[in-house]
Amino acid sequence: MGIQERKERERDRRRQQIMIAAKRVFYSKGFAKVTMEDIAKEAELSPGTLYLYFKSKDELCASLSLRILQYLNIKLRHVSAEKELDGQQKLEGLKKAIIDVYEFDPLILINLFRLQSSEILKNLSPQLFADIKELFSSSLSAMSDIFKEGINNGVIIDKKPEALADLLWALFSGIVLWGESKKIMDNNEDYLKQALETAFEVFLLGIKGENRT
Amino acid sequence: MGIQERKERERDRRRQQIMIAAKRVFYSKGFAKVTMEDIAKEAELSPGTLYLYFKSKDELCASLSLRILQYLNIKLRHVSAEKELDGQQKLEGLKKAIIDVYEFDPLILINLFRLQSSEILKNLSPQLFADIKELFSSSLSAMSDIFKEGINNGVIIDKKPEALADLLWALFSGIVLWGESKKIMDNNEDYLKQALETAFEVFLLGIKGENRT
Amino acid sequence: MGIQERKERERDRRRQQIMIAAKRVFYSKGFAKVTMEDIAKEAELSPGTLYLYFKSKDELCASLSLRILQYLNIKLRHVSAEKELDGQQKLEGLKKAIIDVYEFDPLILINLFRLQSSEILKNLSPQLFADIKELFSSSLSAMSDIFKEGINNGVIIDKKPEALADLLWALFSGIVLWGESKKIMDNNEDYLKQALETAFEVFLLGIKGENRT
Amino acid sequence: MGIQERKERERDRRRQQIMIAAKRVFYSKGFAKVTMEDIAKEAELSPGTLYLYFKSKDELCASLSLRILQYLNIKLRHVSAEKELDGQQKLEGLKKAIIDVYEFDPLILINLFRLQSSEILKNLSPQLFADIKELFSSSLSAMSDIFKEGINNGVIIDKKPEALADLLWALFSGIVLWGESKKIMDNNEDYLKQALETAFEVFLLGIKGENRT
DNA sequence: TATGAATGAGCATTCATTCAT
DNA sequence: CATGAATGAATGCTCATTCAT
Repeated sequence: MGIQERKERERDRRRQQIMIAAKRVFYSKGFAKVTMEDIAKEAELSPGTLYLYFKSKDELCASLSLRILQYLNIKLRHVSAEKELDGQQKLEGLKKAIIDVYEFDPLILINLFRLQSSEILKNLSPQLFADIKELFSSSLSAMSDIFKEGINNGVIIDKKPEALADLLWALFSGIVLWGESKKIMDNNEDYLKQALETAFEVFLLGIKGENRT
Repeated sequence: MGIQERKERERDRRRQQIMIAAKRVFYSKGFAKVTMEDIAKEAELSPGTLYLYFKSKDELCASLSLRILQYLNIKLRHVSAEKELDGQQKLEGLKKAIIDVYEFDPLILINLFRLQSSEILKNLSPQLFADIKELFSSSLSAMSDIFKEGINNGVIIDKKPEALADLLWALFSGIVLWGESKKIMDNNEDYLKQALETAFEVFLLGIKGENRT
Repeated sequence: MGIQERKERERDRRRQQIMIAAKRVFYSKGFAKVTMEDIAKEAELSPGTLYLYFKSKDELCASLSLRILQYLNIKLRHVSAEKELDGQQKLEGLKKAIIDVYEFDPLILINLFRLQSSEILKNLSPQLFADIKELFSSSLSAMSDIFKEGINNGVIIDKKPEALADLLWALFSGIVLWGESKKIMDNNEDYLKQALETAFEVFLLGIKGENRT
Repeated sequence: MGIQERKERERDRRRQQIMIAAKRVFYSKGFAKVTMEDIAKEAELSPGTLYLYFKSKDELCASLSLRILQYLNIKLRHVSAEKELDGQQKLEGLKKAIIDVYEFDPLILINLFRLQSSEILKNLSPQLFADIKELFSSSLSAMSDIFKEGINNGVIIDKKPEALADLLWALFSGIVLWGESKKIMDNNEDYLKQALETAFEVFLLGIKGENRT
């Protein structure tokens, strides 16, 4: 391992540390109220140091989203690439992957859903913006592939697979955000798990055309 | 009409004026960057006056959401109450109502979707919070009623109608927010209309069980 | 006096107050180290209030320069317009005007000399920049007029009067700034008065051509 | 050459390198915005290293001025010591020396002029402060000597030669700084060369008393 | 009721300087 | 000597909110 590479690795480790600290603070204070100083304190660093690793507060926050997108992407690519699974099983795998991602880090996922439709996105550094876009694109395309296979097998209806992927992602984000509402408005913490199940079930029924079992 | 009532009416008129001004500013500057002074200027009022009609900036913004929720609620109740329509037609009416609401005021709707899952909601005045909750509840229940009728008629699958209502709402918000992403990330302004169509189609297929046509 | 006008006057009074406070702080802490908070405290206002009257710190500081430029301009225009004086007397008046300006407020004058050649100038609001430019232009042109008259009378050498005006201004600023050096390097507080005298004397001799007395 | 001396020489070479890098950065970014990191990068050194050679940023900047002062001093001493020249010719030499210095490095000269009247000067290390003072003193005294000779020869008026030296220096700095103004305010890049000529001409006329040619 | 000047806590960001390696 | 990551104090500026008139 070259010295260059080691440094890069060390740098990445630091970035992770900071992001982990940031997450902790977000969990304890809520996204809106967190200051860079809070994060710095939690990370046992000085505010200035944060800026050695992230261009701005927005970039730091967006980087959290990037991480979960990476996780999502890996999961989806994995399902999509699995040779052993038939169409039906892949749809199951898709569902599992998505629920996995939610369980991996709900708060950050919510943050991602908020970020994806916000002005902030536009003002990120071109690099980070491109990375996020690429991961979205790649993840959606992994989903598309799964649907495409289903369509080819006649398991699911003959829709544009890209549209189905978009739809599933929208459904996922909608359920998760609406789950937040339920927590806030109805003090209902249990909504989400069941709702995701139902959502997938209906979604799958909806796309299965004649071939439902 | 008593003098009391007249005053109350006048007061409401003012509130409307302010909200309309606020909307204009939101459309021209984007939600994030609007200040109370911007709104005051647009409404040709002083900042202080805004606080005579709204407790805080958050309350003002939330009141915008309230308005669109009222609109949604009226539309849904109307569909639900329509005696002449059969189950299938009501589902159509439901779809139309929802698209109507989107077209009525997309930006405010997005704002509502953001608000519904945000910390802000908790910190509104109990009255406003209760109003919003009530309107959500009422709207969702109107949807439920439609689904219930469908279930009773055997048109749609035997799921809890409340769950289906939640699901539809989540789907709706997810699509709209993901549409925003498409605008930002792909410069795709046309996504939404088609996507809403597809979404409903799949949703309806999904809930129709054996009785699909 | 209309209500509009009264307000404008009140506003101006405030601006003056703030500038006066700023000057006091500059005198007590030196230009470099003054913060907006210092000025606010001295003016018994809050930092935010300062920004109601000045766009930025730079604009506040530049406004101080503007004031002394206005003073200079009035003095010079006055000398230039004085019908009773002959060429020789006007040159005397010019000298007096300039020394007057120095004595009116040395520190702010130094600030002006620093500002005039600094990057800051470029980044002021177009309005303020234009005002400063205009006052410089007007002042220099008043000097030019005096020299022109002298040239026409044959009192002084046939040089471009604009060049002579520039030269005098440069000489003035140079002497004042070098006077600051003397204070700092030689603890010599008395340099300036005598130096200005000598400077003018030599300058006048230099421009008088054959007609020296 | 002792080992001690060699080290000292090596050290000096480094300091030169850094100063040259600093100048480059100043030229490309403007004085105000340059950071120590900029300079370090340009010098291909680390920020820490800069502090091995210069006590502080201010000292580094002041050292640039020192360099140009040294250059000035050499030029002036040379003119002053030249046995072959008569009074008139030395005045010419003086003019040439000064223009030379300007052309050698305009930006750094401006920096010197700014430094000479600033608070920064006071806070330099006693050594550097003394060096700068000494060079000023020596340069001014070289000028004085030239004027003294002129006075003795009756070529120029019977003024204190020190006063004339101060005057010339002030004139020089004033012209250069006012030239900066012209650039900024009038986009006039050509002012300076002609202005320096005029300035010297008038100055020489002014000091030549009866003996003008 | 309406005003709008004043508030002042709050915050992201910078950068000269240090020090452990 | 050289490094460069880390520091953290410092500061300009914002803006929701208040309150005397």
